[in-house]
Formats: sequence, structure tokens, C-alpha cells
Amino acid sequence: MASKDRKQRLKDDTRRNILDAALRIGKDEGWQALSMRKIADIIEYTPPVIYEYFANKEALMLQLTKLGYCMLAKDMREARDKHTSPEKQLEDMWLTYWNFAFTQKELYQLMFGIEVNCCVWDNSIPEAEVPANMIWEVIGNLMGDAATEDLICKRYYTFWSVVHGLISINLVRQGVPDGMNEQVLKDAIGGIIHAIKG
Amino acid sequence: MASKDRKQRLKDDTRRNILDAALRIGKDEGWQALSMRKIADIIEYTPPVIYEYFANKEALMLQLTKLGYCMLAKDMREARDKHTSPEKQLEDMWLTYWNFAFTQKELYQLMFGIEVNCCVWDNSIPEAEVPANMIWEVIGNLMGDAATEDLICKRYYTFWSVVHGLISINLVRQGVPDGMNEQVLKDAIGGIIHAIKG
DNA sequence: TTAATTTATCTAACAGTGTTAGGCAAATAT
DNA sequence: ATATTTGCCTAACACTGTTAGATAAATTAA
Repeated sequence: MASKDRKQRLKDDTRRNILDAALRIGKDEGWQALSMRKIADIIEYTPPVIYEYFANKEALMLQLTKLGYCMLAKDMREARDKHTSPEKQLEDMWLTYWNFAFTQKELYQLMFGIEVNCCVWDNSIPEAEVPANMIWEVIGNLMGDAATEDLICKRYYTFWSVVHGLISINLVRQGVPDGMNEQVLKDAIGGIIHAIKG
Repeated sequence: MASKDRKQRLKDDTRRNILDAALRIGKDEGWQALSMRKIADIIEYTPPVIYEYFANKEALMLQLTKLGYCMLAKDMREARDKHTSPEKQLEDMWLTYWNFAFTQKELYQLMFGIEVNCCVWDNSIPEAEVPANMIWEVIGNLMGDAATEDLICKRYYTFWSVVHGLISINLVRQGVPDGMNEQVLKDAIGGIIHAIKG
């Protein structure tokens, strides 16, 4: 029954090819230009085949969204593990978040509905909680004994808002003065860390 | 030649009706569901008529975007004029910005490309600069002699990032704990104002 | 008043979209 | 050798934005 395995492997390949093709179109032409027929062209199948791997276009994009969260989590984990002090960890993790948003611009757009109407948010993306939880933990460590659920939460959203906000602004508009991004970002992160340490 | 005027008035009415219909669809069913045919149905014309008023769907949505900026500017102007001290003005203006984002959620989405691929950003929206300039001015007033172009810019983007970021997060996800928004928002605004005053 | 012209509006179509139903042929299982 | 499953395709449906071209009404010119 080794042929079963071989077949499964082929199916896995095709599934991967579909996702790869979709991502490539998203990167090359923007999500707006993504269509099932274009994907089918690239993988050299007819469109209905895609529906054997994904329920519909949205489910396909949801998978890419999850991929994005996994990649982001990996990057942030590595950033965290480069340091021992929670302070440095936080700094580097948010800087990594920032960099991810631009090196993986299209995935970031998908993950946060920037210029694309992203997937439904019934809690069907557990992957999204991984980066969040990592940040939470480090904030808790930085706070030490003063850490309460509520306070961590507040700091987390403050961090996230300012970083995600600045990213969003940059992604939909062009014209933030050069050097301004770095100033605002580092200032804000430093400021919040300072506030946490009291 | 009064009939010319009457006709012009009718044309203006139709144009307004088109925009109204589009906005209503956006509010009722989401921008994703907006179509030229649906607009045509509502205004009781056939689709091609719309193209006598707007070059295409995007131009129509751009007009709604501009409308959004005008409404936001009006709200913020009123907020500013309720106070005399720059501090109170800033506070109220950003709170007004926040409220606008939720009372006019669909327009805000359009203006900032949240869950909708918004209009091109070649500087074809001078209306967008009005709220920005108002904030700039008040920040400058608050800074007094210490005000420099660069410093104002930095504070402006810091404000905007955190407010817009928190709004974005709320609009694409549900599940920010209750009361958290107000805490983060007021904390951040207060913190930045504090930083500005040195 | 009649003829010419402009204006308002429509129908029909093109090329594209997501998605589904049904068929055919090859591979597999009985 | 027959039955069944699998893989993949063609064709279609109901949409989408947009345009070309016809038609009838309103306006202007003779």
C-alpha cells in the first residue's frame, strides 16, 4: 500500500502549489488580482480542482493568513531568544514585528485586513494567539510582581496599537517623512517600556 | 434659460442619490457587497447612467472618501473650538476622531483601507490634509517655543499611530476586553501630551 | 411648424469573477 | 472481468465592472 503514500504526497504537493501560486499572485499583482482561474493556470489544473483542496477562495486565503502568523511567531521567538532581559526582548520583538510587516507586506495585509477584506474572525485562527501570548509573557516578566492581567493587557494593546497603527499608515499611504518611522517607533516602544518599569 | 438651472439641479440630485445609495449599501451590506447594479436599482436607473456622473466605481468611492474626510474635519473643528487650552483641544480632538471611526465606521474603512481596498493615494485627496493640519497646529500651540517641524511631526504620527492602530484592531477583530479601549486610549493620549509638555 | 441636433436613457454585450453539476476515463478493488 | 472509486475536465450559472450603439424625447435652428 505504498502507492497510497505516494498519492498522498502528490496531493500534499498540489496543495502546497496552490498556496504558493496564490501567494505569488498576491505579491506580484496584489490581492485584488487574485483569482481562482489564475491559480489554476499556474498549477496547470482547471479551477474546480482547487475546490478539492479548499472549500472556497476565503478558506484558501485563511490558510495563507495562518501561514503568516506562523512565520511571524517564528521571527518573534528568535528575536526573544537572542536576549535575556525582558526589556531587550520586548524591544527586539516589536522591531521584528515591524520588519515582518514590510518584508512580508502581503501576508501582513491579509492578516490584518489592510487594503483587502480579510477572513472572518470567528476564533478560527488559533495561530494568531501565539505571537500575542509571547508578548504577554515578556511584558509580565518585565513587570515582575506588579503584573496583573489587566495591566499586562493594557500595555500589550498600547504596544500593538502604536506599532500596528504606524505600519498601517505606511502601507496605505506613502509620504511619511524619511527617518520619521524609526523615530516614532523607537520613541514609542522606549516610552511604553519606561512606563511599565514605573 | 431657467430650464438649464432646473436640469442642473436634477443632475445634482441624481449625483447625490448615487452617493447616498452607495453609502447605504456600504453600511447595510458592507463595501464588499457594493455593486454598480445595486446602486442603479436603488436610484431606479440602469447601470450605465452612473458612468455619466462618475468615471468608474473607484472614482465614486473616492468621492465618499472625501466626504468622510470633510465630516471628520467638521467634527474635529467643533471639538477644538469647544476649548481654549491646546491640551484640552488635543484630547477632545482625538476622542472625536475615535468616535468618528465607530459612528461612521464604513466611511472610516474607506478612508483608511480597512477591510476594503481603498482608493489610490496619489495626492488626489486634499481633503485628507485638513484634519491633519488642524492637529499639527494645536500640537504646535501646545509646544510653544520648543516647536520644530520635526518634533511636531513626530508627535503627530505618534498620536495618529496609536489611535488609528487601536481603531483598526477593533474594526477587524472583535474581542478587545471591555473598558480596555478607553483605558489604552486615554492613557496613550495623556502620555503623549505629557511628553510634549516636557 | 418643420427639420436638425442634442440629450437622456436604455438594451445588449464583453470579459472577467467564484462556484457547482455532471460526465468521462483511468486507476483501483472485488 | 466486473464494479467502484478517483482524478480531472467541460460547461454552465449567476454575478461583477464597463462600453458600444440604438432609440426616443427634448431642445434648438431654419
